[in-house]
Amino acid sequence: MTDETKPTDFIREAVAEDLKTGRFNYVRTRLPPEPNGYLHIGHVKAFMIDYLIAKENKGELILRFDDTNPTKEETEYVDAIIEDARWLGIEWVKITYASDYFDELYEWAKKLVLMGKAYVDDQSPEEVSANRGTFTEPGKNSPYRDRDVEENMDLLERMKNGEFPDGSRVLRAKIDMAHPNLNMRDPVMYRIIHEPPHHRTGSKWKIYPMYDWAHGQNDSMEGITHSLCSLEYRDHRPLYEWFPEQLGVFQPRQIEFARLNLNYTVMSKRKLRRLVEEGRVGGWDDPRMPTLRAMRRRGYPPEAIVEFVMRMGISTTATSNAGVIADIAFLEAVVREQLNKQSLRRMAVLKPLKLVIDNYPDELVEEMDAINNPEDPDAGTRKVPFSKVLYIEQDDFRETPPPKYYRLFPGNEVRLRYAYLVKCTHVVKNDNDEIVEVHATYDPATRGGDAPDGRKVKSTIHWVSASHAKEAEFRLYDRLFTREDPEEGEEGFINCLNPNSLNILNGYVEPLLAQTKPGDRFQFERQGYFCTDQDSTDKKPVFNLTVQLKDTWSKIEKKNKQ
RNA sequence: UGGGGCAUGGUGCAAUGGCAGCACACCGGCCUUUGGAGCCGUGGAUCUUGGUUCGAAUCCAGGUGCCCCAGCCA
Repeated sequence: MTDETKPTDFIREAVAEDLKTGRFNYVRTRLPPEPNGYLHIGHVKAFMIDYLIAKENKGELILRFDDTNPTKEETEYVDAIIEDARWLGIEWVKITYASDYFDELYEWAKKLVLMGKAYVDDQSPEEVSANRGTFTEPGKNSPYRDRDVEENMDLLERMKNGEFPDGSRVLRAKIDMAHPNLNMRDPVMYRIIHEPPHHRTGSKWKIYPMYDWAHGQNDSMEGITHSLCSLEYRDHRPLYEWFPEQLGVFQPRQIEFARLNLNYTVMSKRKLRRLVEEGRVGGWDDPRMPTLRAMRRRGYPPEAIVEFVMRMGISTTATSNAGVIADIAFLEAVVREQLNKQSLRRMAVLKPLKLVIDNYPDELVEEMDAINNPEDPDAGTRKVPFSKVLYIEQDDFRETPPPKYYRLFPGNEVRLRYAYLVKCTHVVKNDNDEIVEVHATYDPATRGGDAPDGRKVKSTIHWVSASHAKEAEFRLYDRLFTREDPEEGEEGFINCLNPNSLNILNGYVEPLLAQTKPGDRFQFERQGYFCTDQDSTDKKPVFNLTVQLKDTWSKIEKKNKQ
C-alpha cells in the first residue's frame, strides 16, 4: 500500500497519536464476537478494523469470544465464526475466551468489594429496574447498598457457590444512583445463572459477569491497547474507564465507530433466524442471506468483501440505528471488479432456444478457439464444439425487434461468439404459435467471427452446441426484499419479501463445465458471474448467480417501455 | 423529557481556516468478437440562523433534524 492510497481515519490517527505520545508503546486489539450466531457482512467491518489496525502497527490481534452468558451461547457458533473469519483472511495471535478469565475476574470483584466499591443487592430484578430511575429522574439507593464488607464478601461467595436461586441477588458496583448516565447507576457486575451449563466451564460457575464488567477487565488483562467497538458503547465508556481506575490496573482505550449495514436486507439475528425457521430461505447459507457463509456459497470472493468494507471507510456518522447503510449496488460493483479480473469465461444458455444453421453440414463438428479471460492473457484459450444445431438465449432473438435491438431477428446478421456470422431466415412455430426453432444460414468465410469483406455486425451472441452441451441448473438471485429498509416495523420485513428473489432455470453449459466442482467461479459471457453450488451432481451441475454483468440493453428496453 | 452522539450531491467517504473532491448510482459519448471490460464527459452537496475572520464545510453561539441509552443482553 503506497502512502497515497493509505487509508486514514480518526481511529488510525488516534492510534498513531497514542504511539507518538507514549500512551502505549505497542498496539494490541481484540475481536470480541459473542458465539451466539453466524457472522454477517455487518461484522466484517469491525473484524477488518481490528485486524488491520493491529497489522499496520506491527501489533497483535486476539480473537476473544465473549462467552459471559451461557443461556445464549454455543460451541457450534465458535467453530463457525473461526471458519468465516479465516475465510476473510483474518489472522490472530491466539484465541481466548472471556470464560478463561472467570477466576481472575472474580478475584478482582472481591477486591472491589473489599474496597467498598461493590455490594451484593438482594432486590428483585423488578426492584432494581424500578429504582434505577428514568432519563429525567435520579435512581434510588438500594436498601442493601451500605452493607458492610464482611457481609458482602460472604454473600458473594455464597452466590458463587450456588446457594441462591437465579434472580435473587446480584453484585453491583457502587457508583452513583443519580448519575445522568444510566450506565453509572450502580451497574450489575454478576448475576446468578444455574442453568444451562456453560459451553466451556460447565457447571463450575453459578454466577456470570455482565458485559461491562467482563469485557473491559478482559481487555486490561490481555493488555489490549485499543478496544474498538460500535457507537452504542459510547455511553459505556465512562464505566469502561471507571473499573480499571478503581482497580489500579492497565487502562486500555476504547474508541467507537459506526456499524455497517446494507440496504435491501435485514441484519438482526432474530429476523434472520425467522427467515430460516419459517422456511423463507433455504438456511443460514442460502445465497440470498447476508451471512458470510451465504456469500461464500453465492460466490463472493472474500477479497471483494474486504475491499468493499474498506472502501466504505470508517466514521462516527450516526444517522440510523443500523449505523451506516451501504448501497448493495456498491458491494456488487466491487464484486464485479474483482471477478472481472479473475474469472474464466464460459458460455452458458440459461433460457434455451434452438437455432438451426440450415446450410451447415449435418455431421460436421468444428472445434472453435475461445479466449478464457480477455483480462488475463495467461489464462489461455479453450476449444468449444460447434455444429448445425445450437442453443441460443431466448432473449437474443425477437421476431419483431424493438428499437435499438441489435440481436437476432429475421433478416438480421449477428456473430456467434468465436464461431461464424449467421443471418436469420425464418422461424418455426408450434400449434400454440410459439417459436420452437429459429433458422439461419452461416457464412463459411467468417470462421472465427471476422468477415473477409470487412462487414460489421452490431451484435455478438453466445451459444452452445445442442448435441455437446451439458444440462445445468441455474439459480438466479435477486435482492431478498423489495424495500431499501425492510427493518422498519416489526412485521414489515416479512411483508416486503421479494417473491422473485430466487428464480431457477434449466439450460445448458458448454461441455468443459462437466468437470466443475463446488466453489468454482466463472463468468458466463454476457450474463454474469456464477459459482458452482454444492448441490451439483455429476449428471447436472448447479450454478449460483453471484452477480449480473452490467446490462445496458435492459436499461434501453426499460426506457422503450416508458 | 436527562445524558451521549451525528449532520457534506441519491448513497458512502474526503477536504484538519485557503479553488468543496473521490467512489458507487444516475445521464451522455467513444471504443468493443461479451450491449461485458475500458476510456472520456455532464448534472447534482456543506441542516439552519447569526457571529469571529481578508477568507468558514471546518472555529464560536443559538436553532432544527436524526441516532443511541431506563436488560440480572452483548
